[in-house]
Amino acid sequence: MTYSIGDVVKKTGLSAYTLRYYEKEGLLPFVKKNASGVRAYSDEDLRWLTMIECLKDSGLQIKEIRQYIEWFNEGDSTLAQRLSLFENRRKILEKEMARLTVVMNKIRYKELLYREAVRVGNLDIATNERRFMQLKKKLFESPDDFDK
Amino acid sequence: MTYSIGDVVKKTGLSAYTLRYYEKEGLLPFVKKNASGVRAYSDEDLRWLTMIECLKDSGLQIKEIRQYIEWFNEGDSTLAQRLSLFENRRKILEKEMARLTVVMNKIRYKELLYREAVRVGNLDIATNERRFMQLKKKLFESPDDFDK
DNA sequence: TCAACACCTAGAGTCAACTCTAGGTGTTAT
DNA sequence: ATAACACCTAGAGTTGACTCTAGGTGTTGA
Repeated sequence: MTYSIGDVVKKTGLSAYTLRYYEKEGLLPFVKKNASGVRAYSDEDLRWLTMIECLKDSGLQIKEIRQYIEWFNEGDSTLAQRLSLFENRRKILEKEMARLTVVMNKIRYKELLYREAVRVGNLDIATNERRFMQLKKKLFESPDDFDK
Repeated sequence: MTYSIGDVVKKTGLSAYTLRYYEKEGLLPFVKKNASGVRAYSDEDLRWLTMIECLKDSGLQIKEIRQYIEWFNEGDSTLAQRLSLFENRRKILEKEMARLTVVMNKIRYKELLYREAVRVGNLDIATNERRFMQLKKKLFESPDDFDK
């Protein structure tokens, strides 16, 4: 079973431009072409696209994904490199989630503050309400940095 | 108390290029310049930079940050727009954290799998071990999509 | 047979967010 | 008074990841 580029566009949601671009960048080294140069994607190629999507979602750049694919093709001699890629990624994702948690707190504070400001029709009044001053103190080391 | 651009570079970690770029893009509409054109940043400007950093961290583009600053300068008539910006951001951050949680699962699975593969010296053996097949089934709807 | 259609390549264009260059001004230490 | 230094502007260049254009090929239904 093989698929035309149009089929793969429908299956993946990627554009045909993007699929050709990925190939040019070495992300799909196995895609076959028929006698007249038309691509015929295999199920294996589709699985690679799923993996590429995951690696992209985890924040890898295209050249890093290409590196991973090259390692994969070199076989078991590159297991250690691939393990260390996933370890690093996991650590980076942990940091990213911690970062987002901090940002989320700040944005939630702003949302609450502005909800109150809309209610009373004035930002300064809301900002100076005791409960918002306490909330700010609780959430931030240096609360004055957060009044813009 | 005012600060030269060099002082602000040290305080914020942003480059002087970036600070001038932000100003050109309308993110720092209040920075004063002395008679010979040299920037003198105020504490107020530094607080804006803190806010800009937060908005950038939350994923806003520079033109969206400029919009926010413009709304701020228009005063209480734009409270509703600003509230809705923060609401949207909070929702986007929630989605982003959910997305990262899913990605994290996949990457952690890969890390475990490769740790085992390194231990036994062969990827296929690790992949076919009962405990990894079960783990894969538990983690993913379509486990075969995840063998690359 | 001929128009519509899906596909092809090479290479140019776009966008965001910087980052740097060239050429100049103003201030300060020796 | 001159060299070093920090600063200035306008505008060009960079990077990553696409996205599109121009010009062409191959297949298929009326």
